[in-house]
This record gives sequence, structure tokens and C-alpha cells, in this order.
Amino acid sequence: MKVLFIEDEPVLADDMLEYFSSQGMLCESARTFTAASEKIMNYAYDIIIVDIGLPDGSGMKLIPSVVTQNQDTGIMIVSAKASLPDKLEGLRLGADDYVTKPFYIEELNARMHALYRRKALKGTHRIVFDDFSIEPELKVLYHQNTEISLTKKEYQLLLYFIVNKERVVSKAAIAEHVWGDYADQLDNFDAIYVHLMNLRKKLSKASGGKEYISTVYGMGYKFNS
Amino acid sequence: MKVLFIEDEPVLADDMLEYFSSQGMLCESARTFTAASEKIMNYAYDIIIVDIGLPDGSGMKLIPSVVTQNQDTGIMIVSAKASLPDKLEGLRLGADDYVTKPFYIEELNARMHALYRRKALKGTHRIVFDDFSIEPELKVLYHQNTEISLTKKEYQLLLYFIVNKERVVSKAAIAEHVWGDYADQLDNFDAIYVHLMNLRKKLSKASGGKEYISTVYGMGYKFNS
DNA sequence: CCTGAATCTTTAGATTTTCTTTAGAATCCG
DNA sequence: CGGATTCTAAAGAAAATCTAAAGATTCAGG
Repeated sequence: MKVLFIEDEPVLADDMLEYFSSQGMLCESARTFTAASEKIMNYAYDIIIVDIGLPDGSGMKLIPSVVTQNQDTGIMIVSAKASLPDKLEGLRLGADDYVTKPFYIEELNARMHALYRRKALKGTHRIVFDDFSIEPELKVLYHQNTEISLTKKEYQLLLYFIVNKERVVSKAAIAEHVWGDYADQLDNFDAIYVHLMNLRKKLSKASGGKEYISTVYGMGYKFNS
Repeated sequence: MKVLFIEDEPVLADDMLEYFSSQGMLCESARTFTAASEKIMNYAYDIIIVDIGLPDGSGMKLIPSVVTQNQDTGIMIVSAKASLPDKLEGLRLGADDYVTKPFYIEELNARMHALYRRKALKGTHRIVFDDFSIEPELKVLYHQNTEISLTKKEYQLLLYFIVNKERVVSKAAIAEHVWGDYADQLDNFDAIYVHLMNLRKKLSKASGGKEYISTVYGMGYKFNS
């Protein structure tokens, strides 16, 4: 499950990131309205947790663009304003649920899973490409009847490639999205090489030699299905 | 992607130029209001990064002329002034985004790409001439159904020719625009010859013998479509 | 026109940068 | 602890870039 936390309070944002990452979710965060807009434009998420009171604009205004961008994304509003009108306005715009601050992180967790399940029922929730399918929660890749287990990093890497398929992704972008914000760039590139190679091997072995991830020399990598 | 950085602080300007050039962007810079005006008049850019506090005039005043000159150019304001009125004024004049100093260059990078993608969606994203089209992200040149991969230098060279097509460009100008400011002239001319030849070969091979880049003896080169 | 100096083309290979792959050390997790 | 995972380091492969030098072309002055 891939989640975007839009929250300007650093402490709360870090707490959520830590908690949900340890739950095995693929987490990203944005602290401002503009940063969030950009992420929403460019990447697909399963769930977006949005705080209403951002420094540079109301999170409420993000909701329509999420909805138009990706119907399958679940939207959960988090706000200190407990008033009913706010809640109704949010839901009217397309949000799926509403949590009032302060809250127990476990409650948010429970609601996120519930929301995810609800959303998952609608569309086909498995990610499919070619003869492969991915079971998001299990980090398992299926190829027809065979099952290929992926490590967490391989899984996240693959997911990131699939979300951005047919597009060139730079190593810096990979570092940011798969490794998180503490990607001190150069240190991580070696690691990327290694995990990328392992992922390539598994994909190639399962598909009988097909190369899914091509190198764009000097630019990055591209996933073709 | 072709970018103009309007920034008077030399250190910051150099940093940005170096970073974004290495990212494969075609970068140019201007240090003053007047230098910037001139560049804006004469060349087309995908994105213009403009500092508000220039020694000889507010960068804000450049915005309207950019907008009238080329609707497709993305404008991003960079300024130390964090005040909201400034931001609003910039956006009102036609800027697309606003970054406050100091900033992480990675953030600027992310925003530039986001802005570029937003702009690119409107117009034709691919650059087209004759039967060719260029995929900026991939550095790939298409001729009908065949695909010719270009190296970074070839790509930048071609882009520079296309931006200035039907015009004679000197080798000094090529050195400056494709190689950047550290083009110690004579040293680079040999390199230009080689890359130019490679590019000519690829264009000619793909188009079945047509010569796109003609030599103007003693002056430079000219690209004809 | 000749001819030589300047300019340009082309080739080959040296150098640098970027990417792949391997091996093993460190770390995490049950 | 012990196995799986992740990371570091380093060798070597591949691609891109640059250097150098030989050959071709242009042009100006005789």
C-alpha cells in the first residue's frame, strides 16, 4: 500500500512515517501545499492523508485534483477543526473519511486499512503487467503459476518502476522514493545498482529472459511492459 | 529541457548551472536584468528561473515580457522575500511557481520537472521537425518508425541547432551553450567537430542522406529543416 | 588559376564517466 | 544465535567524451 502524508507538523509527520513504514507501507510525505500538489500530479497513491491547515493553502483544495488524477486513491482528511461543516465540505469534495486531531495513530491505521479494503473491492487491486501480477500486501510477484518472492527493497523498487512505467526515472528519484528522504545521494547509488540487478535477475528468470528494465545511459532507467 | 537562470549571486548561479547541466538540461544564465531581457527576447526557453532581487531592476518586471514572448515558457520565481504579497504579485503577473531562499537544489529540480510536465501536457511535448521527433526525457530521436539513440552531447547539440534553426551559430556559441561556461574555447573546438560529425552521421543515416547541418566556412554552422 | 595558410572533416584510440557484477561485511529480524 | 536482507567496496565492462593527427576543403593573394 502506497501512502502520501500531507502534514506540516514535523513531529507528527515523522511519527506517522515511522509507524506506517514499519507496518510495511510505502510512505511518502509532503509538508506544503505545493509539494503535495506536485507529488499528486506525478505519482499514484493508494491513500492520501491530508491535513487541512497547511502553511501555503488549504489541504481541502487538493482533494479535487486527487480525485481527477486517480479515482482509486482513497482520501482521508486530518484536521484540528472538529466542526461538522468542514467535514461535510471535505466529503462533498471527494474525501472518503475524516479524522480529528488529536488522534491515536492506531485509529488512523485501522481506518486506513478499512478505507483501503473498501477501495480495493472496487477495482482490481492486484497490479498486473504482462504475465506478472503483484500482491501488494504480500510483497510477492506471481508469474503465471510460479511465485517469486521479493525482498522489501526489490518490491518497492519494482512498484516505483511500475508506477512510472514507460518513463525515465533518475537514480536520484529512485533514491528519494524508495530509500526515503535520507538519501544522501552518492552513498546510495551503489546500493541501487545492487538491488536493481537482483530485481532484473528475478524478472528475467521468471519471464524467460525478457528485459523489463532498460538503462538510459546518463539519465536513469525505464520500465517497459 | 532548456532553462534560463536569472541570478546575480555568482556562487548560487554556478551551482545551479553545474547541477542542472549534469542533469542533462540545456542551461544558460544571466546575471543582470538587462542581460536577461536580451536573452528572453532572442531565445526560447522551456523554463525561466528568475531571482527577484537583481542589481539593476526587479526580476518581477521580466515576467510580463516572458509571458508575451512565449506562452509555453514556465516561470519560477526565486527570492529571499518570503512575504505572501510578493508571491501573489508574481503569480498574478504570470509566474507558475515560487521558491524561497534558501532552498535545496533538489527541491528546485523537482519543481522544475513538475512545472515542465504541466506545461508540456498542453503543447506538443515532443519536439518535431521534418519527419523527426525528439523525446526529451529519453534523448531519443525518432524518424518515422526508426529510433536513433543520441548521447547527451549529441542531444544538446541538436537541441541547440533546432532552437536556432535557419540561423548561423558560431562554434564559440556552441561551446558556450552546449558545453557551458567552462568552455575554454580552443580546447573544445576539436570536441565540437567530433560530436558534430557523429550527429550529422546519425541524422543523415536516418533521413536517407539529407544534410541538415551545413557549414558556413569561417562563421559556424546552420541547421536547415 | 596556383598555392599555402586557415579551416574543417574524419579516423583512431586514449581518457573519463557511468554502469554492471561479484564478493563479502554489516545489519536486521525472528 | 543464524539466516535473510541490505549495504559497501572494488574490479571490470561499456558507453561517452575528448585528444591528436592526418587528410580534405576553402579562400585569399599572388
